Amino acid sequence: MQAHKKATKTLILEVAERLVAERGFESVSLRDITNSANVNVAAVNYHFGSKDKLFEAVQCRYIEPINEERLRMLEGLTLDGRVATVREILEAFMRPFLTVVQGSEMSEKLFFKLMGRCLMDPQGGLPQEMIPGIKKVAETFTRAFLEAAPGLTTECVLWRLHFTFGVMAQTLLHGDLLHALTDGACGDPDAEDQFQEMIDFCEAGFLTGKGVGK
Amino acid sequence: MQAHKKATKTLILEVAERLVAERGFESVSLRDITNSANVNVAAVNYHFGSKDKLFEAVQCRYIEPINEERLRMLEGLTLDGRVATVREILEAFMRPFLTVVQGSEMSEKLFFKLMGRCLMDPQGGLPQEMIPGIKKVAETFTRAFLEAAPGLTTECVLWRLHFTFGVMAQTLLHGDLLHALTDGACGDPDAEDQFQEMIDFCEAGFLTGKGVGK
DNA sequence: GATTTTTTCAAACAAATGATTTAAACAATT
DNA sequence: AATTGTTTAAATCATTTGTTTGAAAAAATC
Repeated sequence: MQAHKKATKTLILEVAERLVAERGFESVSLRDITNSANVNVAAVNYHFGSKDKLFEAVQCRYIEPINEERLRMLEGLTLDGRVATVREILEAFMRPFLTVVQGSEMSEKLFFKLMGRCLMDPQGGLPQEMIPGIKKVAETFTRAFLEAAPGLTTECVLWRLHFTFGVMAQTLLHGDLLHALTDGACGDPDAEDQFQEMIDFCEAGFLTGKGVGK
Repeated sequence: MQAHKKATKTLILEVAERLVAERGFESVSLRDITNSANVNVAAVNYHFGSKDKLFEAVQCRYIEPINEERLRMLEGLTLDGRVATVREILEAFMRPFLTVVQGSEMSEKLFFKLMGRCLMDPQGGLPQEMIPGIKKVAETFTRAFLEAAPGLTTECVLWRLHFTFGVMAQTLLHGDLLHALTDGACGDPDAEDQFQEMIDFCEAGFLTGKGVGK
């Protein structure tokens, strides 16, 4: 492996990420990837074992660090037994997408699209490898929300977490749509602004009705 | 066309709807459909012209009536020059899914999944035929929201409509997930309850911050 | 009842798919 | 330099894909 030529394995992975972000898992073939990467078809099976395993790698590469960062942020909020606010928990749930994209070599737009695909299109069910992490996140955040909004039932929190998930997936996947559809009338806000808008929206949704004081 | 045997064309359409709802557009092949419908492969091209045209028909069949019903409901709210509330507009935006499914022969769960796919996976971009209707809905509802919440900027309304869209798509597509994931702990609420929860959530999101009085 | 039109069907088409094989090229180690 | 292990490459495999063909069957029309 020299400096001027990327290792074939990571080259394949990166091209696969880009194509999946642009077209979705089901629409990308092995040849799409290998042609675009100037690499032999057999290389995928050599380095990853199969197409499915390659796609599992694509799904895990960023989602797992994001889930870890989510738990880390949430833990930081409740260090000294303090009870986190709904807004802080939402922040811990969403910001890791921003944190992790900055550590990657992908453009924000492509990265978000890829993440949206992973959340909405999980190729043939989630990879087994990811399931424990996801369960951990779901449980931990549900508990945190219950403490932050003690007026809410578990069922209600689950539904609102579900809705929050929808807001997030839609924004990741189609965040560029508003700019395009409105011919630019709806500006091209940076990711940080988008996240604040999302958090505003979801926080209000979480704190409404059902005897929740504020 | 007899009573006991459905016309081949509508049979194909219905089977396609079911399979697409279950697996998504990209994962359904012509043979999946024709085998499941006990119909010859050539029948699809004979009746619909091509696979893409069949999928366009699947997308249009319910989405167009839903969009019409949306506009009808919204019009009903502002008949005598009255200004509709945010909640009423959200109701007009979402309820048509319930209205239209009841006029169809599909089960609610399958219908909602299919609608979710149409909203999130639009097969190769939206069918040209649908675009004017969609633009009309987007414009009309944006204007209505602006009147209902005069403190909000157009850009802000667009973002929140965008988020609402995400909540809706997620709930349509994965509304059964909570029941399954929580081993039934999170009950199996009827569609009406789910819609009320969605509307609660999105109404709060719409009415927050930015100088909106209530 | 004969004739036309519409619909069905089996068969085949070319193209694309994921996977595998076998040999060559390359790198690392001795 | 010879040997080892690793990586690449072209060719081929068996399936599956959407589509087309041409003849038989069914239905509609005269």
